[in-house]
Amino acid sequence: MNEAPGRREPADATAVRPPMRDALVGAAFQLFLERGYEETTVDDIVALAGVGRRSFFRYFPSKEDVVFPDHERCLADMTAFLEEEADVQDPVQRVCDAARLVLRMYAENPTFSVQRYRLTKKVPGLRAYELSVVWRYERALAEYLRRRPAGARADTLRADVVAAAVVAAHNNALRSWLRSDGTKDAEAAVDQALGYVQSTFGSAPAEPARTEAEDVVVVVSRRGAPMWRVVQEIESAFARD
Amino acid sequence: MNEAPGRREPADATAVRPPMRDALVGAAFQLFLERGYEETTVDDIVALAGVGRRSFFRYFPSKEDVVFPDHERCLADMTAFLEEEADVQDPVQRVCDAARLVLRMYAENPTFSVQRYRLTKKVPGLRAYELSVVWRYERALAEYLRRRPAGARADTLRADVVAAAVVAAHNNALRSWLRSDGTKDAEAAVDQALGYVQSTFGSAPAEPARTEAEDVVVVVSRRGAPMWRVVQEIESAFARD
DNA sequence: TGTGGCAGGGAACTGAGTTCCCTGTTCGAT
DNA sequence: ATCGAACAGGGAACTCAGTTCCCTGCCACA
Repeated sequence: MNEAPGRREPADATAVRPPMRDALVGAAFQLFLERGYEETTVDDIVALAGVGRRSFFRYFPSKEDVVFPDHERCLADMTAFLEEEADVQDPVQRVCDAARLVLRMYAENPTFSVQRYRLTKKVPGLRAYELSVVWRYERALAEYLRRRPAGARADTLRADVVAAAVVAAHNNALRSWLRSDGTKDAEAAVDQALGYVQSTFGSAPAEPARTEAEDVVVVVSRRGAPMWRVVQEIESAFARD
Repeated sequence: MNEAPGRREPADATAVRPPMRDALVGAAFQLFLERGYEETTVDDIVALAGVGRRSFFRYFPSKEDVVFPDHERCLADMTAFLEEEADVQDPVQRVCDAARLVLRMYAENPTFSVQRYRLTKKVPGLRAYELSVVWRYERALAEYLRRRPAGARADTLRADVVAAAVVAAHNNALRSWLRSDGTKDAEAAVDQALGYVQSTFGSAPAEPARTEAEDVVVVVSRRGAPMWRVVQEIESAFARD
């Protein structure tokens, strides 16, 4: 099956990235698209890529992993982003920016992302895999928020809810962009979606209305809102500067 | 392994439920707990239950399903609850009540739920399965909210975010209850968690507001702030629901 | 007295993932 | 230069989940 045994790639420009990994991803997607995910076996993939079956599982712990080849790196980027020491005035803002990293990864490769989206929509196993990836993103955001108490209370509840809201908003925008086959503006969609979350949970206004009036604070409480919540809003509003 | 071949259960009080299914769940959990999930094969389970391997997959489409034997029924209950025609004044309230159905299922069988929690915490495959179940609950809630525009805007974004927030709050309370080995009050924990979500997104008060605060409006403005800016803040605050 | 479902059982197969071991290459220490 | 460790890759064989096909015995109903 090897068309030339003992071959070595002649030091291409992109030689730093393992070429075999990319070859496997390419072969896999070619077969997935023309034949379907479940109708393609790992043996088919390695045969097309011209490598051994064992090598596939060296690069990808499971068949599903070949569909999401860059999520692991993106997750590492996100945790690094959340751990770097920056003076953060609004943790919710920070978490929204972390979510934008994920969108950026998708937007880097629109056609690939759209193809993958079509696959994950059809195959339940891939959907489950994607859910577990999203869950890890959400956990990273929630852990960050637990370390940095946002409004006043530092409980885990608010952290979990905000993280879930950020992820849901991000995914809403992402899916809408994917459904448009990558034609719409992804950044704008996710900005609008995350703006909604920030206006709900953030301590700074989403659209800051950078007019000169920064010292206006308005708190409107819904009928019967508990008093601690009103106080919290006032405190966090004053804390904005 | 058959203690009496060809036996037929003598019409117990609980005979309506297929007895073989319960026997499989019992055998499975016995082995999972004493030996671990991944160290237990389906053949081990059917050998202990004294049935054929084929019968296992008749009742459970996969090995993972035996760990969550009642989620399918609970999901059906939830969709039925969301479809029944009741005059709903606050859809967020309704969705929170739907989430309480799930907690009730867990609370019906505390020891079983705690055992399962320990399993899912350890085994990544089970965690992934649970995520896909939770995702289906979340989708059911979001679809309901999309059909019933809550505040003013009927877009999908708010529906997705609220559904995610409800699920996150529910899971936060549920996990805290499970970590307490089922000793704490599950209902109280989930009430408090969902109350937070309702106070954020709902149109009706979460805790009926024993304070006298009806329509609390606090305006803090520095002397000389332009009036249009104050009005703008009030309008955007009102637009939040 | 068939006879047609139907619950259950069992053998055999596919395919994912793992284990064990082999081969060749590279690179560093002596 | 030579040896050897480390390592990338290959391949056979194994385990186990899940499926397919077909068999058996039982009950209901005509």
